[in-house]
Amino acid sequence: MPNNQFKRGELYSVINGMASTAVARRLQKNFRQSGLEITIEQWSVLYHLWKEDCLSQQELCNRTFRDKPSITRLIDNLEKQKLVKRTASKTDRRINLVCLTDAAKEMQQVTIDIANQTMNEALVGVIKEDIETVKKVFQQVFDNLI
Amino acid sequence: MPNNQFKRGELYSVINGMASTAVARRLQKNFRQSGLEITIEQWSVLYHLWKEDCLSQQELCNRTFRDKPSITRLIDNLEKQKLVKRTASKTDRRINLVCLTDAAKEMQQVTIDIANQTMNEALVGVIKEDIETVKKVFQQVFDNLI
DNA sequence: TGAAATTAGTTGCATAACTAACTATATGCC
DNA sequence: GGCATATAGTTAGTTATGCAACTAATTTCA
Repeated sequence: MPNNQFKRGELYSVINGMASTAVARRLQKNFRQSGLEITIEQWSVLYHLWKEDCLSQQELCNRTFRDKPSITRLIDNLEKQKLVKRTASKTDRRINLVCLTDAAKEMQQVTIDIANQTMNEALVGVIKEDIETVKKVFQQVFDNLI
Repeated sequence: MPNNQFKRGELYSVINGMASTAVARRLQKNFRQSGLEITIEQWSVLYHLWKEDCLSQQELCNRTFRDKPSITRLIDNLEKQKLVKRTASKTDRRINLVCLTDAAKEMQQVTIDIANQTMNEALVGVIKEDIETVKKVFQQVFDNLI
């Protein structure tokens, strides 16, 4: 078998993130077509703030799986777009609490609808059981590497 | 149910590419620890050239799922590092054939060993059957969105 | 109490992504 | 042949990522 060293090859698509990239691109496209001027990365930050507002930047790092500089700059851009506001914590002066503006709160429902619709497009022909398996495997991979 | 609009929430980790990001980071770290000075993006280009050398940039776009500017710059950097060389096609003067240097050929085995080892680390505790399911779902998602 | 270690956040640098606009070559078709 | 169209690749601008080094505030503990 001449290509023995590539026997795992199909799995490198996981490394390249081809499936998640495809989903992300489609979501970005769907946002754009609805006239929403946010990136998927910004959206993923807003997503966690909609679940729980006024998180510290560190907490956003943990929840979005990004490092601190990435969050610093995402928050910079979100602040420029008036979607969030940094507020100094009263109990710990090192901490910035990142809070949603009214404009961001208004975006919640429509963007989540678009995200759900995008996931539906992505998952056509995929049975629920297999989705559960993917979630399980992802969690295991995540736990193995973190 | 107050959080109804988030019912699909767990799946947004697919959009965020958390699992593939974790694998990619680990692979990058393993490369670095072996003294290999390449990025995973560069590696993914080399990977396709090891399978078939002297591909056009457009073909590399298709196989690595990147757009043309991304490939232009990846090839720029790989050329600076003397790992590939652009060669004009003799039959179509628009086309650059991207060919491996000897230095790149020598990197094949060790980097693929590291990638396989990284996948093994990532997949500890995951059964073969579930891996097949993930591959199947990814392929379906990909086909749905491309 | 006060020095050392930890934690939160920022900045600088290199690489990479997407979009849009561009050049150059090739192909199709009248 | 020659114009319209398509294809291959590059460039410019904005956003994002990872790492390392940095400041400022807090906690630990001798």
